[in-house]
Amino acid sequence: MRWEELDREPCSLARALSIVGDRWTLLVLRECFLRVRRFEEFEQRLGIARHVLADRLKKLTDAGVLAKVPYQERPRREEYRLTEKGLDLYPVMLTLLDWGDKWMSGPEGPPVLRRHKTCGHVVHAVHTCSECGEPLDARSMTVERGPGAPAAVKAEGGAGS
Amino acid sequence: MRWEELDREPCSLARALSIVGDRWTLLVLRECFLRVRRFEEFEQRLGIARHVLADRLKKLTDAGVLAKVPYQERPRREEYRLTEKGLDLYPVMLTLLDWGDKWMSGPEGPPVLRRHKTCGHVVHAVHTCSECGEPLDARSMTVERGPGAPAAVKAEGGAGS
DNA sequence: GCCAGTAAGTTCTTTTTCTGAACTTATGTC
DNA sequence: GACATAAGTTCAGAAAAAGAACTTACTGGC
Repeated sequence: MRWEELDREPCSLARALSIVGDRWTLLVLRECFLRVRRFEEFEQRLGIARHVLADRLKKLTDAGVLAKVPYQERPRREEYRLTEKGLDLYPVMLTLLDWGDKWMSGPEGPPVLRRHKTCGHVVHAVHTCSECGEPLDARSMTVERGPGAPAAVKAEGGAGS
Repeated sequence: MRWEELDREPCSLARALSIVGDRWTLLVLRECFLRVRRFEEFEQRLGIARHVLADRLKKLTDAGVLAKVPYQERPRREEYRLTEKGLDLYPVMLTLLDWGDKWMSGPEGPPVLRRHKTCGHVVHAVHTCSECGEPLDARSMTVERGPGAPAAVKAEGGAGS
């Protein structure tokens, strides 16, 4: 399978990975969530090759995750801001962060803590069911064909002989 | 920055990405969560080069995300199973899946649905605060130095002049 | 008007990684 | 003894990333 074909796979994970499943992209997005918006600032903070940064910003912009917003004219300069689609990646970041905190920290503990403004506590995310509110785990879930499944696969389970 | 340095960054996201932030790794893990365990089955389902598959399985095993378990002797054959650390990546998969469902599906809807055995509904994950139970979003969170922060950064905010 | 500076890239060369195909090892079956 | 199977390893060529230099379009000082 080629990388460019990934967004056409009948799998939301593959499609999500076609955008964020790359070495640098999630680190660029981490900076976005830390309010970094300008080309040079991304470059300095990440130590990424300018070439690769330009490519990733373009891909994220084309994908609708970031938007280019002019912050001055003459000379025209543009910065990159998270769109609604991009902001919606926050749970992905948070979930990866929590996993890293739990499994990749040394004995001292995690390097960064996240505090919930609303309640004032240092927190992590709990992944609960949108319908019943119980915590979700791998064993309590089953998968089934969805409305966007390709016809061939659809026939297999539905109108089979 | 080099890929191999990523796991030493004082950032849980970078550390998590040092394991799962790669083209193929999350697709391999997707198959693991679908109960795929053998080399050939990964290869056939993913269309991945054997060389790359061997490398990813080794890296995941070295990282403690998968474990090699013999399923027969003479000839000895081993399969790959998710460890506790690996199973704990389920929320990461789920969160990426939900994002893909929401933003990468066509007008028909997502290709696959997930049903919660416990309540019987088609569900998605809601990311709630471990302390107060409210849903979490980017704007309601702040970050601060944690106990595992490197000394230099630690001094900056703590014992500053 | 000319030179230095700045932000946001683009171009180029070298190194690394990936793809695709063939080969290896240890064994079991016809 | 020839062929099959599972789990890899090895190799050549293609694609992508790293690192450094170059480009564009302007501003501000002299």
